[in-house]
This record gives sequence, C-alpha cells and structure tokens, in this order.
Amino acid sequence: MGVYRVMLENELNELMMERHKKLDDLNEAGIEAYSNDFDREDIVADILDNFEELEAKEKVIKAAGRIMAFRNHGKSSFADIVDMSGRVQVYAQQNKLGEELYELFTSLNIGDHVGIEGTVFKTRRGEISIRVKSFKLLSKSLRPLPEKWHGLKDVELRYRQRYVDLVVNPEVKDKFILRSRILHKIRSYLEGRDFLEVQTPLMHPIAGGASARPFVTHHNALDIDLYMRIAPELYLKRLLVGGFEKVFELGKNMRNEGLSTKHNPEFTSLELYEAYADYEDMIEITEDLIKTVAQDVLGTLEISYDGLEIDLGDWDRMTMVDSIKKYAGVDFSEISTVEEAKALAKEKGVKVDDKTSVGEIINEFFEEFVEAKLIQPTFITQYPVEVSPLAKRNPDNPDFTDRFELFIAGNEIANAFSELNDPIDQKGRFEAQVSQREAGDDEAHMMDEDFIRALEYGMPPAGGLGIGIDRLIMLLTDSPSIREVIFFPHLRPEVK
RNA sequence: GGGCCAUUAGCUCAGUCGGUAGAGCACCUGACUUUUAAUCAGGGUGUCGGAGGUUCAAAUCCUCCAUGGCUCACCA
Repeated sequence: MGVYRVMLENELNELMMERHKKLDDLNEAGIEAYSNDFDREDIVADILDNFEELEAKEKVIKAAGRIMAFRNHGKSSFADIVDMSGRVQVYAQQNKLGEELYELFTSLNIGDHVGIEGTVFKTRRGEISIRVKSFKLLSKSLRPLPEKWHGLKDVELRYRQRYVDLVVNPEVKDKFILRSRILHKIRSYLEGRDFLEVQTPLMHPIAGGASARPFVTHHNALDIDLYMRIAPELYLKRLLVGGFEKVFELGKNMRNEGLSTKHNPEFTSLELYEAYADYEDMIEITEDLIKTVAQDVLGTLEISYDGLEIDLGDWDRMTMVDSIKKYAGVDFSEISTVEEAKALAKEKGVKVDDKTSVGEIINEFFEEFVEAKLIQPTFITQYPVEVSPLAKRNPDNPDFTDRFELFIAGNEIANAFSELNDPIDQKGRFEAQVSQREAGDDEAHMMDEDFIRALEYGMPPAGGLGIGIDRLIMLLTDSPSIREVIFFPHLRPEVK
C-alpha cells in the first residue's frame, strides 16, 4: 500500500498524495475504502419531501451519495451529500459518534461516496439535515474535484472528462436529462401513432441512403470490408416491401467527415416511414411531433436559441425556387438550360464549376443565399431531382421531387419526401450517382442491386422522414454546439 | 486544410515596460458542537502547453510544434 504511494510519488501532485496517504491509513486501520456493504433505503428527494413525517416518527433513514462540501466546526461537522435526486446536509457530532468514528468522518474528502444512517432534523436556519448515527465509506476519491464555486469551465477538460463535468456542473446533467426526456417523448408520440420501433444493421456491405463518406471496417471471418451506416433508409424501405407499414428507427449514423459545432462523426437520427402516405403527411407529422415534444419537455412553443426568438407555433412553407426568388432575387422558374443557370451563377458570384445540371445549381443558390435566413420554422419543398436520388418526382414537374427540408434557426432539422418506389426510375438515379462517383464525387450514392431487387417486388407508396435528433435537441436546449448535447463528443486523442 | 484567439497551482483566474511566479477555492496544521461559498490563525503545493531562438535576464519578444475554441473551406 505505502509502496504504491512511493511508486507514484513522482507523478502525483500534493493533493493526490494527501488522498493516497489517507487511503493507506484506512487500509492500515482495516477499514474498507470501497465497501459495498451498505443498503441504501432512502433517496435524498424523498427525505426532503417527507421531512415532517420522518422527523415525527424519528425514522432512521439510510441515504448514500457523494460528499460535495464540508463545514467543520471542531467537535461537530456539516457535510453536503449529493445523490441523483438532490442534495442534503448531514451533521456529525463527536459525542454521538465517539472520538474514533468522528475523526474518521472529518478525514473524509470532497468527492468521497458515503452511506449515512441517522435521523432527520432541522437546523436553526431551517435546513433539513441528517444527524449521523453511523456512516460507511463506500468509495474513496483519489483526485480533487474542481472548485465548488466556478465549477469546471475548460471546454476541453469538460468534454474529455465529462464525468467530472457532470459532477460539478449541474446544468450539464440537466441538459442530458432533458435529452433523455426528448427521446422518450419522441418514442411515445410515434408509438401513439402506431409506429413500430425497429433496428436495422449498423454495418452495411453498401453504404446507402445519404450522400456522405462512410467509415470502413473489416469483418475477419467473412474477410470483407463493411461500411458503418450513413443512414438506415434503404433497410427501412426494405421493411416496407416486407409489409411493415409504419416503422421508425431512432439510432446512430456514422459519417466520415469534418467536425464542427454542428457535426459529430456519429450522430443520432430518427427515420420513419409510413406506407400509403406522402410528403404532405410527413409535413404534418414533423410539425406535430416537434410541437408535441417541445410543449411536453419545455412547456412552451416559444423558445430562444442563440439569442433568436423562435415561435414553434408558427410554421412557414415555400418551394425552393420561390425561396431563392425571395432571398436572392433570382427566378429559376425562367431557367431551363445549364448554360443559362451558369450565367446566372457567374453574375451572382456563385461557384458552380463542377456542377452539371440546373438542379445542382439551384441547390447551390439555396445553400448560398437562403439557408441561413430561415430562422422561424420553414418547410422548403420541391427539391431538384438531381440532388434527391431517393425521392419521387413531382407529377406536375418531374424535374423536381416531392421533398421537403425543415429549417429552424438557419439549421437543417429534418428531411423528408415521398419515397421513390419505381424500381426502374430508382435504378436510373443510382446510375446517375454512380457516374458522379466515377467522376470523383466520393459522396455520391453507390449502386445497391439488392435494394432495386426489393423495389422490383413492389414497395407501397410511402412518405419517409428523417430528423437530426442532436440538432433538434440543440434547438430545444439552446445549445450552440452539438458537443453540448452529446455525452462524449469526438476529440483528438489525448496527448500525454 | 486556411485565418484569428487561447494554453500560468488540482480548479477558476491575475501577472504592468523583459527584471525573485500571485490570488480565491481545494488541500494540510491548529481553534471552534446548528454552519450555509461557515469563520479565525498559519502553510504555496508550479516543467508558466512543448521544443528551439533573441537577451546579462523570457510566463512576457520571435519561430516551429501540440491541443482546444471561433471562423472560412469541406460537409446535410
């Protein structure tokens, strides 16, 4: 024991040395520093809620938690212990515990976990407290926690050591509790509408369903490379072929792209598919879902995000071409050839050298001039077919698809369309994507023969919807970075 | 990948013009049996992110590197 301390002596700062010394002392005294021999019977919130009754009955309560503060007064001491439900003060007195036990109590550190047995009372100042009859050390903490008043601010440390962030910054824990409630509410909402939650593969032989660079991994026994999924879309649509009419999957996607405040390599999405529905139905469900979740977890539809006031009760809608007319003053309904579109782009200073179709140029204009301006919830509809390889064409204008994306606060939150169920059209779209791939676009879709085969058996017409859950949670929790709503965001490996 | 900014004690932060490295919290010692960021007295615990360079002298000036943040590019 002491040997361990000596071994580490050169690597430990003085605060850690003190704690290792205390651990040595405990071991020498035969006291278990990591005991599991304590049956917690009461959680803090219940103690606070039922104080009068517990006090009247002189009930001996058994609570456990982490020590977060110490106020030592000589022959008596106060400490705060915290469990998942809250904080309560405990009060230890030398004449109640005996000299030896009392000394052990005062030698505890902030960060230690203890089990406390005692009765409740109120102090002069009216604070509900537990008078310690006995206690047990459940886990000796060997590292000092950050300062009690300022907490942990260093962003890098907060992400690398999220466990510490969660201990000392209560608002961080609250945010993740809210995240959990949002996920729960989404599930219960969809189950209420008779959707079935399903799980499809995370490892795909062909990465499909989105335009993105995949991660590659290797299966040893089969000796094949597999892609980590970039979207569950093509598998969920196979389920529509199989006869499931309302399905959703809430899970992770992985994309091998840069990191930013809006991008984490793995992120959570909701995808849902409803047979015999179309993108108009998806607009309805998107709006209703987000309103329901916001009202339920926030109690209001009026939210503030990054200093912007957003009314989730007020939803706008316009076509992509109309939005470009509105924000860029350019009318693409007058344009029919790539040459005209490129001339327009040059005039407006939009880079379109690598673009080969009007649709791609329209999309470029949209991203350049419109996206960031869409602060209030806005559905942008009618996307060009060239940038929508899985969406059904609009019957009246086959250059565009029955698709929408939802923007709030300048961020894309959802993407949905009437699903393309014509196998021949789908095959043609894949082929167009494959030639883009061959031309060097490694984010273009791959050909998925099995998916075409599935469509050939017949997929019912359907509406499909994808929601970026992390971005939705950012919006609902007023978080400026996706890293604030993901427990362990990806960072470069720690260098020592 | 480009630009800008940051990195000082376990944590939060000061550090002037280049001249002996500081505070609060935490921690240790002592006093104190109802405190509330308890109080009082004493104690500074450090590879100033790393490596070079300029200088009599570098936390401070210069170069490179590392990590992080913001931003642009990229990307749904």
